[in-house]
Amino acid sequence: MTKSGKKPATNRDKATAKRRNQILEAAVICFLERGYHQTGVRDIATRAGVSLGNLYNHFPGKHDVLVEIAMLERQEMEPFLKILAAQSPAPKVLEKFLKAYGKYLAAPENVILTLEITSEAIRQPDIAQLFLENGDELTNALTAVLRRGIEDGDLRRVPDPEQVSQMILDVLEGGAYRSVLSKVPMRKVVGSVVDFVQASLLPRQ
Amino acid sequence: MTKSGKKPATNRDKATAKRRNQILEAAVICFLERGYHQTGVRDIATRAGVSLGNLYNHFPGKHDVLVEIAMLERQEMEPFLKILAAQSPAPKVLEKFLKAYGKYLAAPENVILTLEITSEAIRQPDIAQLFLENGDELTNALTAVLRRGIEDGDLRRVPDPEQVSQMILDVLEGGAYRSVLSKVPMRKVVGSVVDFVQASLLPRQ
DNA sequence: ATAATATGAACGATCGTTCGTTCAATATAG
DNA sequence: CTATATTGAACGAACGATCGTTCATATTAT
Repeated sequence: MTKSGKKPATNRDKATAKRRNQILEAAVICFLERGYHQTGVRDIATRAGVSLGNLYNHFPGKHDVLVEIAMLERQEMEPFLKILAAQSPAPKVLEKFLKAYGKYLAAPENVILTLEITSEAIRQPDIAQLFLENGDELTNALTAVLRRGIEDGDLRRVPDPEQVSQMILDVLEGGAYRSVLSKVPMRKVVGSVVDFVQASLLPRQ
Repeated sequence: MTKSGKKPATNRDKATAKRRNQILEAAVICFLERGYHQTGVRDIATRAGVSLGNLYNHFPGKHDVLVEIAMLERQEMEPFLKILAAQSPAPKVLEKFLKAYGKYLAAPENVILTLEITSEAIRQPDIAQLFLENGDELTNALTAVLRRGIEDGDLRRVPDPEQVSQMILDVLEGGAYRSVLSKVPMRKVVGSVVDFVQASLLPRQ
């Protein structure tokens, strides 16, 4: 039940929903290719196979398209939340997560879209809030894993597990960005991150 | 001798150089306040106290202003290169660097300007090159410190010191960005980074 | 006198948005 | 079931604003 109760779900509604998705997908492609500010509303409409005027029947404005995309980004995190929810030993979970999220970030479009949202977040409070909420979801799940690992004696007792979670994400995402610009393969980055993080967190024998 | 040999350095030349700097400084402020694409050339000219047309006597176009700013960013790294060049024990140098660079990144304008350049770098090759060159300077100096520390037995023998350097910078810069958006003080971030990095790099006793 | 610097009007392009209109799908009345 | 009313999707021209850049012209230092 994703829709609220009273929904006849007529044919027209389905077509409308489809159009909305077409527009959103087109916007993602445009923002990736040219960036948010360089992309015109006409570009989005053309790519979506929709008239300029009609786009405004589906979205109040260009800004709202970006907001919706930022919201959709959140759903992409679900697989990783699932990984982090597993009850295997914390170090195992951690390594699995790093590799999975690293693989996701190996696709440049995921990195670039995030960066686009990131840089809009600085001056647009509503996007900043979405951005922080999205990040918190991952951070909290990761923090929970760290705390559990510490309790079980599988991980070093770090002073501030939440900060550590943030740093782990930063190091992965930062590496992903560099692998887009330079020619360092993401595979190599992930390997280094795993080593670096494990060295920092595994208890000293 | 930053200028090429034959320079009478007349009054007019000094005034011209001054105007150029005024324009650059105004541009920095504008880019910080509104972002590169949101900033109009008129905004820059007005802020600099210069006519619109005259700005084009000093710079070929808007893009070149950003390029020049990106080049100036490089100079800002000099103090940190100096710290990294010290011959004290590597762990000491590393900690001093982390705190100094962290302090620099505690100023939001440094973070935001870097992010602005970062996100332009994705689609503008000349800026990407500058960006990578700037980063490499810091990375190489940091890598040298790590290698020395490993040789001296002061640091763990990491598989890839260059990757580690990148990660250290990523974790600091990532934390700086978050401290701009949310209300985590940079002081706290730096503390966590120092602990995290040291735990990863100091040899196990 | 010459060449550099400064000015702001003007240019064409493009921006995000609004508008009036058409038209097919849906809801309602008979 | 048929006829009518209502809705909202779809369109593209048009709007005013602003964009980066150029230009003719005036001023100024050398």
